[in-house]
Amino acid sequence: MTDTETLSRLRGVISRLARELNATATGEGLTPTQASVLGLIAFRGPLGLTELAQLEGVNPTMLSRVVGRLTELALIQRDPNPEDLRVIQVEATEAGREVHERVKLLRTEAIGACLDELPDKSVRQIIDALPALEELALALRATHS
Amino acid sequence: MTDTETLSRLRGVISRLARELNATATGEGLTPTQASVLGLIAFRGPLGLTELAQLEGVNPTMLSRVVGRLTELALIQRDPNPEDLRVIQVEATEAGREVHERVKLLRTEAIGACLDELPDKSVRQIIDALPALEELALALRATHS
DNA sequence: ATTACATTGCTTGCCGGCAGGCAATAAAGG
DNA sequence: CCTTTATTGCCTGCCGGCAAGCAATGTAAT
Repeated sequence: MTDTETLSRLRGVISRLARELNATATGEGLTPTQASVLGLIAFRGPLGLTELAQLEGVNPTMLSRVVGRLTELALIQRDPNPEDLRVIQVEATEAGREVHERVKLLRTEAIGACLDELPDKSVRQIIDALPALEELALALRATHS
Repeated sequence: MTDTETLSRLRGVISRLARELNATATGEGLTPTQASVLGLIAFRGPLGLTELAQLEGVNPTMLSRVVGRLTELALIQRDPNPEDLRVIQVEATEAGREVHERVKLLRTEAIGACLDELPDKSVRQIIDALPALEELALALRATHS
């Protein structure tokens, strides 16, 4: 068991990082979740909305709206799944992939610049912890849902 | 320079973690930032609002409101600084420290339980990276402000 | 087979809460 | 004066969530 003080610091730093990162513009007029969902779709290929909501950890209602908006912008396309016409397969369009690349560059620029100013050891520690942090996100998602 | 793909994963996991963590209740009817600001005040002792806003990375306007709310609840107290009557020194009250302890327990419970289910190595990596993540948050705050 | 009912996946309207931000004000300092 | 510090009013945007609805699917009874 990890002690409460450490856990509290972990919570705090995650909140602050998220605040800082959300404050940076996405370009293309996308909101943070829109950019993030577009990224997931571009990266993981065709997906049903339910799976998508699970992966990204967003409310299904919200996801439906985000997907609607991204479709309006022609960044993704919704195709019915022939095997079950209730489910909607979403997939990034060519324009969507291009926008995603640009957004990714923009959104990683600031954080990349800051990382470069940290000592090498710190950078390495963060990179090393990345998979573990992803496991943690999955575990959190799994429990409280 | 770290590659874009890795930076993107870092961004993503931070967003998802923040979403999950923000979704867990604070108890006491506090919003996430209220709880977080109370924590900072309880931990760092008497502070002026400007320093506080810098440390926490919150908008000064927002901070003023949060402090107002916490004062209404008698969790902190505002004292004028005798050396400069413009600045307000905020400090946690006894009740504030108690509430903070309870909130801290509540808010670390979920994350602690999840950490316990991860392999020891992952937990260690996350703990080790904690100071580095805090440096990163500071660096981000410093640049884009 | 046809009808009836229940379930699942997605959408939409509506509302509420949290947070950022601009502008105006007041008070204190230099 | 001009700047700094805090507060307040007002507006905006993002996100969550309930509830209702629709279409497709599954299941069971007659």
